[in-house]
Amino acid sequence: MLRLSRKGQYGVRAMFEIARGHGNKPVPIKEIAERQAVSVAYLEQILNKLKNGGLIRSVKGPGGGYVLSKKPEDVSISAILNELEGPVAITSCLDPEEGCVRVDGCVTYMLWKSLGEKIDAFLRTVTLKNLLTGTLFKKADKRLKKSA
Amino acid sequence: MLRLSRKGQYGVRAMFEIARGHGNKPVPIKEIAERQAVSVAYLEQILNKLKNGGLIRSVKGPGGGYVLSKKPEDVSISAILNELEGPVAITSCLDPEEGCVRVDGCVTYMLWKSLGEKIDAFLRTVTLKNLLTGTLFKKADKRLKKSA
DNA sequence: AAAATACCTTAGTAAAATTGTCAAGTATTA
DNA sequence: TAATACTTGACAATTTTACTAAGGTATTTT
Ligand code: FES
Ligand code: FES
Repeated sequence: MLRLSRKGQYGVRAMFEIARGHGNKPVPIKEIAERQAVSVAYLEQILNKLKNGGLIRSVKGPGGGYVLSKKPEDVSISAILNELEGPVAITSCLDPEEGCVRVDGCVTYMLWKSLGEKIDAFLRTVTLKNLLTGTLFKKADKRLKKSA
Repeated sequence: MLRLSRKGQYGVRAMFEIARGHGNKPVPIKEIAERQAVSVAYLEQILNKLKNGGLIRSVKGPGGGYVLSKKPEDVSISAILNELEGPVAITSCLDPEEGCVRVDGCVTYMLWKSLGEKIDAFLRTVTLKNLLTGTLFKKADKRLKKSA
């Protein structure tokens, strides 16, 4: 349960590819598509949303492609998914665009609200930099000595 | 994003209703349906799964209904959703029944795995008892003095 | 025994969401 | 001006969701 759509998954992986090229040439969509095994046509939709959200910029013409708007360490997974699929909303009641009439008296409202906040808090701590370096948990990694 | 299906939501709310009657008479499905505004026919499917999962027992005939198999404090939200929709699996790669061939070399595998674990860890800490008493966070509540 | 209560199970289905494809652009550079 | 590369909107296939319907089984009360 609680699946993330492919669009969201592709979006994160595409952002990873663009982050890889950060500081170098723009990354053309064709390259992203090949490396991540996603169709160019579908990626176009996804990158378009991310562009409109201000996370990436595009450079047209030969030698063009996509570039990060910010440094990899300043782009969180939360920001990416937020742009592609809106904010975390476990139930429609928690969705700003839908809402719920009987919030009061609902026994589960706080439950889903809390869960959503936990999820987003986690996703805000993970950035493209973490994906690039493979260090998902900085602190945890430092603390590890021999693990198990 | 990351929506929980209505089935899951109804399941939790139904379990709440059954938990309310814990220690008293069995709770008939009709009563659950009315209190939570869900059709009897749909609830039947849901409660059936929960029964097969061993979370509740059923009593047939007049005066019958559904009863919790365990005490409310021993039934976690995780257990309920697990029965209805399987384990948390942010992506198909994390789903035991599907899996993924290219786990190695995938930059996001650990990300989704970690997120899933965080989510389930939280859902395991919340029980029907918490919903009944309205104390979602025991520790947090105790620490609170005046809050903000 | 018969009637009433209440759970049990499977099948089917309409609507919505997902996951794309396709086509016809626009902008930039070599 | 030819080639590269992004832009946009429409649309179609598939899958999932969220149910409804119908008939059956088990238990108790009268
Ligand atoms: S029904 Fe909307 S908050 Fe629970
Ligand atoms: S593609 Fe399966 S783990 Fe990333």
